[in-house]
Amino acid sequence: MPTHFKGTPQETSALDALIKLFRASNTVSGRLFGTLQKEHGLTESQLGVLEAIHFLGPMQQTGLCGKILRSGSNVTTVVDNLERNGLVRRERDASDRRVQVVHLTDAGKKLIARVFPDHVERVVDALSPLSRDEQKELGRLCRKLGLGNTQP
Amino acid sequence: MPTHFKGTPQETSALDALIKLFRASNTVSGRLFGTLQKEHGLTESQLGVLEAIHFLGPMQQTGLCGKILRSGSNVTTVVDNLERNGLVRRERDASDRRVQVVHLTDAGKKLIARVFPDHVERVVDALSPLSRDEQKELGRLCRKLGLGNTQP
DNA sequence: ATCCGATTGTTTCATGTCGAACTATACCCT
DNA sequence: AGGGTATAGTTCGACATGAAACAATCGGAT
Repeated sequence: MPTHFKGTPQETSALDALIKLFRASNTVSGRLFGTLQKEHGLTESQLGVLEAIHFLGPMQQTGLCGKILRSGSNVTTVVDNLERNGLVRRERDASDRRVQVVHLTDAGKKLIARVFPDHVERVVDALSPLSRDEQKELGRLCRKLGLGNTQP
Repeated sequence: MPTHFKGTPQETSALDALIKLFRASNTVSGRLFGTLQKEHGLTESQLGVLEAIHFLGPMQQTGLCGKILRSGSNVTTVVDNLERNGLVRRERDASDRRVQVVHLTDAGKKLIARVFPDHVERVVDALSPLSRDEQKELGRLCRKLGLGNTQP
């Protein structure tokens, strides 16, 4: 989308950086999760959910919202699909009957244990064009960007 | 998704950088296009299409694929919605009857002319946590990341 | 004990997104 | 010409995504 817009140097610089940020994010995401999709039928959000439960234990859906940074309604959908595929199961919390605790099934445990190492390897590969220092610098710049929070 | 995974320093570095990249991209994207959606009912892809035609003139859909970096079927959908909302119109190319040339309608021209400056302003604002040099460095790192291309 | 507001999750609706199968058209080659 | 291949778009099915409206439940205040 840089197209042929001519703005002030400030505007050009910001637009240029933004486009490269989006492009990098999209490209890497596509490479990473395209493979995951083809080889294991998992989407990015599905992996996020399985991964969170794998490392943190059974969680309620609100917790998953925080982990994968998606809306509540979206988490409902993603967990629905995982449940239909037999990878997770919901259980009502006895002490607070509003909450659904999401557990891995045995199939889910097996899948995430098998898939995650390969995924990490692909992440390392995707980031390999950058040195360790460059990765750190990229992280620092991205963190600064993410902060300018809109306070509601 | 960093959760509690402990890997080699290489793996930790890559995962950490990746998460920050995705988070920054998502956060900025959400802030930018959330506003655009609320105020003008436009999505990111719709803005991309209007912007491309605004600056480059009427284009065929394949050209739009390249500009907004989305699949052909997706461009069909996005242009469908824009057309339904009266912002663009399709015209068959006389010399190659497979081609649909997408034009801005008057309403589309008015909208993009009105919306784009505000959008640029928000982009500048979103990138303002970074100095000009930092924006340049972010761009450089992102470009390196985007290159590791899978050759089909 | 009761009521009100907050929290949790679901449903609905509109859009985006991709890949695969399909149609129509164009171009090339003999 | 005729046939084969390539390209432009569309359609379809599956999943993602968020906002808004809704239901169920909890908890605090009175």
